[in-house]
Amino acid sequence: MEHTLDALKQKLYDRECKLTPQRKVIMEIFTQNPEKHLSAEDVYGMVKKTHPEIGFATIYRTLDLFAELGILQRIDFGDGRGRYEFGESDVHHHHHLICLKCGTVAEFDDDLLDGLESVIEKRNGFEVVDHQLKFYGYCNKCR
Amino acid sequence: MEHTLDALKQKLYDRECKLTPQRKVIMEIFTQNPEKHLSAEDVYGMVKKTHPEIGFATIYRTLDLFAELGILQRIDFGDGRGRYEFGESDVHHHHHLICLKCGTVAEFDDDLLDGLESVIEKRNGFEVVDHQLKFYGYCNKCR
DNA sequence: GTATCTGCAAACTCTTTGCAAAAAC
DNA sequence: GTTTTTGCAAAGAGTTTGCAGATAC
Repeated sequence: MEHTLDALKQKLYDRECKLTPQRKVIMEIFTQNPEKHLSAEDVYGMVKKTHPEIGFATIYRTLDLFAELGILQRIDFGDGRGRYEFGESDVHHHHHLICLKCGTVAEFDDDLLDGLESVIEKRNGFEVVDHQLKFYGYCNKCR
Repeated sequence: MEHTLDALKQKLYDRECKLTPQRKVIMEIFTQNPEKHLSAEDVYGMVKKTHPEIGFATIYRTLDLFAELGILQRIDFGDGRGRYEFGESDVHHHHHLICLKCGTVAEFDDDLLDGLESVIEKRNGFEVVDHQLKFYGYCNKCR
């Protein structure tokens, strides 16, 4: 499951959706910033440099669509705005280290929770589809 | 660290804050619903039964204050509204099982992550203060 | 008595929606 | 050509803020 324009095109085609320049540009933003967790406003600001006529509504609709297509994943850091990154939820899990002072978000890889999911299914009768793990604290610079 | 009116009174006193009827009522709401994850609107609805004159602003300000006092903990389930529960973040951790269909939130206890925190401190130079773990999926009734 | 707190309404932020014009296929 | 998509502006949800009057201590 690669994050390329071709993959996007295919997924759009499967859904009878169209590949518009706006969608292309937004896709490029994410391929060029694979490590970041971009809010709608972040994307808007970046897109506007090359496509000043683009509207906020398009950003929101596109992020929403990409999330449904499984290309992006919506994350919520509790700061009141949604953020998006490439969605590889079923491939490997990375979690987030959120600095309470400067707000930067680092990543942390771990497979530890995969075992936990089956425990939960048995113990609680809850079928786990996804999980999110966030650590709050102070990063290298701020501690 | 008990969740009693006396504890509240003491914490308010330490901060030179006053114990008003509104704050008392909101505290009672949480002691009477220790298992729930209440939004501002939830609290507003419950408070209004006995104190119809209370305003939304007071709810928000009180929840905010209680969170600062360490009495409540704000949680974000990604549904666009903040939720609150008693904060026992440094005592024991419970995590949340969020049903994608009916929206109910169940709890799940585990200490597994405590070991992980020290790994993160060493590996990433990140000082962990708190963590939140959420599992998304389908509950008993909805699966 | 004085500083804090409340209730109200207005403002603010993030996000969604309705609609006519524009563009992809 | 037809259906989807866009841009705009207006509406919507949740939350915050300013202020004058009320209240805890």
